[in-house]
Order: sequence, then structure tokens, then C-alpha cells
Amino acid sequence: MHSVAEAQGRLAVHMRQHGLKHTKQRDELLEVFYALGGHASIDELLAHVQAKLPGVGYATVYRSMKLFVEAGVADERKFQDGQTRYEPHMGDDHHDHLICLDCTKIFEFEDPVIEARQAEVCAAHHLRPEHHRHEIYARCTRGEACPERASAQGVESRR
Amino acid sequence: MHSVAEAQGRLAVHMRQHGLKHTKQRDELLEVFYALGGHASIDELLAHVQAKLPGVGYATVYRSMKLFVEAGVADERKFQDGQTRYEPHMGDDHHDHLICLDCTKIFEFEDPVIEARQAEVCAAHHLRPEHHRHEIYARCTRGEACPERASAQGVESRR
DNA sequence: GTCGATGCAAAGCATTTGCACAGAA
DNA sequence: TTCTGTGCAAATGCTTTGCATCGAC
Repeated sequence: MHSVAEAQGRLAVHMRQHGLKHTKQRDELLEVFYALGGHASIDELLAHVQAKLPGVGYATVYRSMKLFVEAGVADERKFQDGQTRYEPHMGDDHHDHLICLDCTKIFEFEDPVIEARQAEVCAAHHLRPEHHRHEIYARCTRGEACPERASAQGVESRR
Repeated sequence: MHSVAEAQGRLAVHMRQHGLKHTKQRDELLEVFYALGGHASIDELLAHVQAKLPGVGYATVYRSMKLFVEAGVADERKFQDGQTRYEPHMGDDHHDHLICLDCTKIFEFEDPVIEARQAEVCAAHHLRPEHHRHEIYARCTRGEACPERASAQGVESRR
């Protein structure tokens, strides 16, 4: 799912297979979701959808995002701020998160060495990894020089 | 804090320094908390404290656990089930979690290679790691033979 | 006697659900 | 026409807070 079009297709198939209906709310939400690029919260999604479809409420956004997750076009992430965030599903390769506590940016990373060690740790306990969550919370070493610091609230997307 | 006594001492110091008072509720809760060994939820803590002090309610447990965290005798963990869990603080060395999806046991692990790689990932983004969360959710490879499977709900503690 | 701690109930959040109506198929 | 989706409000689950009273110092 590297483009809205791909996601729309996959969602359409899923809906057809499950006897679900195509609506403008789902359509618009999917578009907004992709436009936001990643790590969007329910509030952000709702705000953007309402810009186009004023009547939409939380229930629809919650229900639709759950549908997107089931359809495989979105992934759900829960960070420590208590807000569930969503990002476009990018195939079965996954990535972990590096969160800057100074500028609130969320970077993504993926490290084969770490992945390998995880498998070893599991094996030692007679376990087979199913999924994992790995988040690093960090401080900027550039201090005031950090180009993002002033703006804050930015969200870095794809690798 | 490898024993209740140590924790009691540290908590006493913290309370003295902050003009807080010693009460039997806090006393009993700290004991129960250590007796449970780790990964205890508010409900579990409340249930055990009520066995000794019937009148205690959620508010006291929540407030006391927050105090324990501030005093440095407890660490707060939020897993994916939406329940906050607490474990005795074991110094500044920390560990991560390996959660069996079959028997609900929570194992702890710590891997220097993983820690090192994390630091490298951070450095590449001009960041200095402050803390992190790493949880692996896995399935038992022993199937029905798993000694814990039948019992479920167990909580494995210290390494 | 002070001032912090407790217990209860009410309030807060994020999220979910029930229900009547709207709108795809 | 049928049956799913929507929007609203109410309900839920976990956690926090306000307030009168209790109890440690």
C-alpha cells in the first residue's frame, strides 16, 4: 500500500468479500488518512474529514479505522500518550519507532540485528515471535540547533 | 530495591523529604506489591490489599502506586491490554518483556546487542536515548506440552 | 491542631455500543 | 426493498479529582 489507489483497491476487495458497502465517509477518510502520511490520531483524522464532510462524528472514524485495519490497509499503534494512532500498512515488513521528546517527531527504523536477537531470545523461552513493539524515546543532541524544535508537532513519515 | 525492606527504606526517605505521611494503607500496599513480584495490575493490587484492609478503594491504590513510582520503588508498564501494571524498580538497569500469547506469562529479557544497536539508531538521528519500550508477543512452540498453558494467567517474575 | 491521606462518588478521557434513520446495493 | 452505514447520545473501562472526614505528626 504505497499509494491511495492501491489502498482503495484493497479496501474495495475486502468490502466486496464481506458484503460491506462503499460510502463517501470511508472514501474520504481513506484519502485523508493517506494524505496525513502516518501516525495520525483519531482527532486529526476526524478534523480533516470534517473539513470535507461536516457531519461526521467520532463513531464513524473509529469504526472505519477498525475496518481499514481489518482490510489490511492500516496499522494501529499505541504510543505512551494514550492516543491510538494509525499508519498506512506497508506490506509485511514492519518498522519500529524512535520518538523525539523535544520536537515530538516520530522517526521509523528497522534493524536486522535487533530482529535477529529477538528471535534468539524467543527461542530460548520456547517461543516463536508473533509481533512486537519497540519504541525508543529520546532527546535531541542538537539542542536549540535542532531544525524541528521550534515547529514541534511534526510527523516524519516513510524511511 | 531487591527486597521489601530496601523499598520501605527508600520510600520512607522520599516521604520524609516531601513532608508526606506514613499510613498503614501505603505500608500494606507496598508489601502486597512486593509479594506479587511484578507486573501486578491495579485490580490485583486492590484485591490483595483489601484482604488485609477491607475499606481500601481504587483511589488509594492509584495514588499510592503513583507515589511509589515517584519514590523510585516501582516502575509503571503499559502493555497492550490497556491495563497499567507495576513492577518493583530494580536499579537503573532495565529489562524488556516477552509475552506469551498462549499462557499469558510475561518473561523479562535484556540483551546488550539490542541495547547497543538502539544507541546507534538514535545517534544516526542526532538523538540520545532516554528510555524505551520493547515488547515481544509470541506463541509457545511446545503447544499442549507447555507446562504453563493449562494454568494460564501466571506471572513470571525476576530473571 | 495542622495538614496530608483516605474513601466515596463524580468527573474525565478515549473508545465502544444501541438505536432510529439514511443510503448503498 | 433489503440490509449495512451513519450520527447521535448513552455506555463503558480505566484513571483522576473534589470534597468532607480521618488520622499521622
